[in-house]
Amino acid sequence: MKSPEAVLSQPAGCPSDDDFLRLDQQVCFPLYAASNALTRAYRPVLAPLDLTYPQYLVMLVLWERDGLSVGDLGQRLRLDSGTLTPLLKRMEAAGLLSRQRASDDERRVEIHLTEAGRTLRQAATAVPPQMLCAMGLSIDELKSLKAGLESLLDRLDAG
Amino acid sequence: MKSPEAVLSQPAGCPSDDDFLRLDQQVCFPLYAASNALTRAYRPVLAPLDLTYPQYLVMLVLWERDGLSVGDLGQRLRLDSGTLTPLLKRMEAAGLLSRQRASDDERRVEIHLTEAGRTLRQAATAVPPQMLCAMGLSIDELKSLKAGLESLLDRLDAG
DNA sequence: AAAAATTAAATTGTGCTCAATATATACCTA
DNA sequence: TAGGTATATATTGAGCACAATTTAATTTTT
Repeated sequence: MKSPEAVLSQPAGCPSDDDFLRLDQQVCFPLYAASNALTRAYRPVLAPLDLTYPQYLVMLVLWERDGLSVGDLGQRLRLDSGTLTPLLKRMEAAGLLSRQRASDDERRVEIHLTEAGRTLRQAATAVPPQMLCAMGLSIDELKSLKAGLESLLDRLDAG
Repeated sequence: MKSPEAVLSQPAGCPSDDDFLRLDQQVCFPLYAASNALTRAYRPVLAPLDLTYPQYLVMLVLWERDGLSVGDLGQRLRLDSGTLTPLLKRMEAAGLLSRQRASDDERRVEIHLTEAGRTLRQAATAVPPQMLCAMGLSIDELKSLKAGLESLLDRLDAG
């Protein structure tokens, strides 16, 4: 019986289990390596903003809609409170946002941008063009990659 | 001038900078989120082997060729010694491999599988089929995704 | 051969990710 | 309304990723 992954490069062969374990047959490894490489590539681009990549993602969400709770952010970014709580505390210490318990439900913590946080948006408009340049993919490649990743993400989350 | 990323979903529009900063316009976010989701999905599958995903990647490389140095592994997996040294120490403590200075060049540390490390390979053959099932993508989707990611990885590393 | 430059790992410090657990508030039901 | 359940966030502990630095061995230069 064939492994779908092995079939990728040996459509006519009859791969053994050995093939499934080869690094260059993996789909997951380039995903892992590309994600690491992407975070590395963002670092110098985000350095002028004093943001890490996860922090930048939080800002993207808050620039779209301010006042979300920790849970709302986690749902959007697929991160849990164990990740977000300390991350948001660092961003609060950096003066980008405030964390305060919601008055109508004391369990929730609402995140609001500070003036500095809102202002940072202007500088951030320089980020996507720089990253697109660093990635150097065509529009078609980007579209296809984005679609494939979103499809994968959906199914992994479902399982 | 248009941002390629914005064009992805607004081919006929004239997107402003605002569009580039929308989370759902990003190619990088689904990559980041999918990578996190993938590591999560590997966790229960690798639990019987007592391996984390990065440790599993090290084993994949060593099963292909034993006796590589820390630097060789780093080049293959695109990880530096700051990541690999403690990771390999944990794997050594778990009895999967040995770390010893090369006799011909005392700067190098060579990694050799133990008998237990070699034996684990048999159990690992169950992993790729399980993950393919969890990912639930078609062969075409996998091929396209793999190609796109490797292309991206190449260009990010080049820059 | 001695000094300088290069290379390979290890170390240090910061931040991220997550499972498991704890804590506190809100809701619900008897 | 008292007790139980569910929900939201925080905490804890383990492991990963990486920049910057350190240490030690090799190679190159003078």
